[in-house]
Amino acid sequence: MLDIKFIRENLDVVKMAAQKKKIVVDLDRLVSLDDKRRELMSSLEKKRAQQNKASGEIAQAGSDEERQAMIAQMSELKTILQAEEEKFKPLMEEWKALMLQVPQVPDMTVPDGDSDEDNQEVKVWGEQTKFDFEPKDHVEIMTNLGMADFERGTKVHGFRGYYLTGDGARLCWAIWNYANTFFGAKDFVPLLGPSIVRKSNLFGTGHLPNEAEDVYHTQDEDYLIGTSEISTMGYYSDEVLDKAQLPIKYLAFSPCYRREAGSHGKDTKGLVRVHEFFKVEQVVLCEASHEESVQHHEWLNRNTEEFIESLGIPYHTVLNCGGDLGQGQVKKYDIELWVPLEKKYREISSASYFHDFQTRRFNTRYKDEDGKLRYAHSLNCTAIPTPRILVSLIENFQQADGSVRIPEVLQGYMGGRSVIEVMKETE
RNA sequence: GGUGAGGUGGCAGAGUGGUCGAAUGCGCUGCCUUGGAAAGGCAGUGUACGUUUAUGCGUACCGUGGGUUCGAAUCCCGCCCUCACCGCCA
Repeated sequence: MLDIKFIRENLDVVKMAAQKKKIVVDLDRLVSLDDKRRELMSSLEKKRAQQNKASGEIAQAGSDEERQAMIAQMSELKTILQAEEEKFKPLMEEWKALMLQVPQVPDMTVPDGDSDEDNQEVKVWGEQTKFDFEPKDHVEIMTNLGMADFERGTKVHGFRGYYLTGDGARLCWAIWNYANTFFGAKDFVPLLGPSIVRKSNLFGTGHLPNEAEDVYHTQDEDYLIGTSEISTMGYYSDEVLDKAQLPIKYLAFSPCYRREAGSHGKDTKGLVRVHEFFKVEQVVLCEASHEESVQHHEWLNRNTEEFIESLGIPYHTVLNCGGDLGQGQVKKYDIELWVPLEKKYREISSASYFHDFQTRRFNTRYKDEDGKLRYAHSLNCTAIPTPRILVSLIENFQQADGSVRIPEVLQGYMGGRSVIEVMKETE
């Protein structure tokens, strides 16, 4: 959500923003609606003022006749008022719907482009893994090692269903525990929140109204979160914080549900794209300053880079182009890990900042030194998604004999083992 | 799921049709008092939008959305939530 005043005063900027993000929204229509809104509102307010004034006079009227005369007069005004209110209602509905479509203005440094193909590589880390044997993909490796069961996953869940079994499950626990330690050392407060939430929270983060297709909801019209960003951002909705509390840094963990409605043909195999997964997420609320946002944004992204580096997986970082930005995002980095079998980098993390786009919708404010209320700034960045991370981890660390090397930092969480190999499971 | 009670300003808590944006107490801010503090005294203390800027003025907001009325915190209806007890349950 942008401030309507800002939109009016910077119409060209907002139009360019929409263009850059490939978002279609009729901003001229919005402004002309807003003209009408202002006009009608002022007219309504004048009439209400008149009504309020008369209301006091009626109460103190001397005689009954006087009173009746005034009531008759006000009755007329009421009819006019009601007619105007009837006009006002649909106008406001359209106005609000349009306001929800207006995109946040992207940062100057965001490159032009239509899709993720136009994202700009800003960093490369590690060597693209070379094998002196014929490498396998993660589906085959995991199945061979008893780490995953996709057939039964499909049997029980359906399309994109999976089980993690034995060492596959252990490896997930190891990653979660390691992430908890790693990010825990960076001054985050751990947060476990609801993954079933009210609809309003998805409007708050900007997932609604434009991504409705990709969201699950229940028969009670509650919604399943696609990221813990949603419930974490909802935490302080309609609240006023003390400036001294900022910045607030949460390390949230939750299951995530995505319908993947627009991607039926894509990534149909394995753990790349699933309906249900788990994610550790970094979320920050800071004061309303562009510089603070930028600083935290770089920091968040760097945290995840460091985490990936500690695992030893080759990656690159891209700066997302305009067309690959979400409606509310000012700027975004994606971290993509090397997937040897596909010979390309695959997204694993996304770091974005929003300025006050989300906090306006959530009505999350803080009191400044001068006593003024301001909307906080919000940011978020993936810490680690499971099981998607396993795709790269397993394919990069596979060995000629079909076993998988366990990154050193995870070994302590895997009973001190350094390799996953075929072994008899007792369960 | 059932029954009952209730949702008012930072908090507590009055207010059942007009002079109520809302008593009172607490808290908070400023001033007086003091060597300094406490106590005491005085004054002030919500948010958003519009208008005007030296102040100011107008509108809206008493969980939420409708309705009745010249006029609603107050009456009527729907919804949400909280609390208590019962039932069920990881």
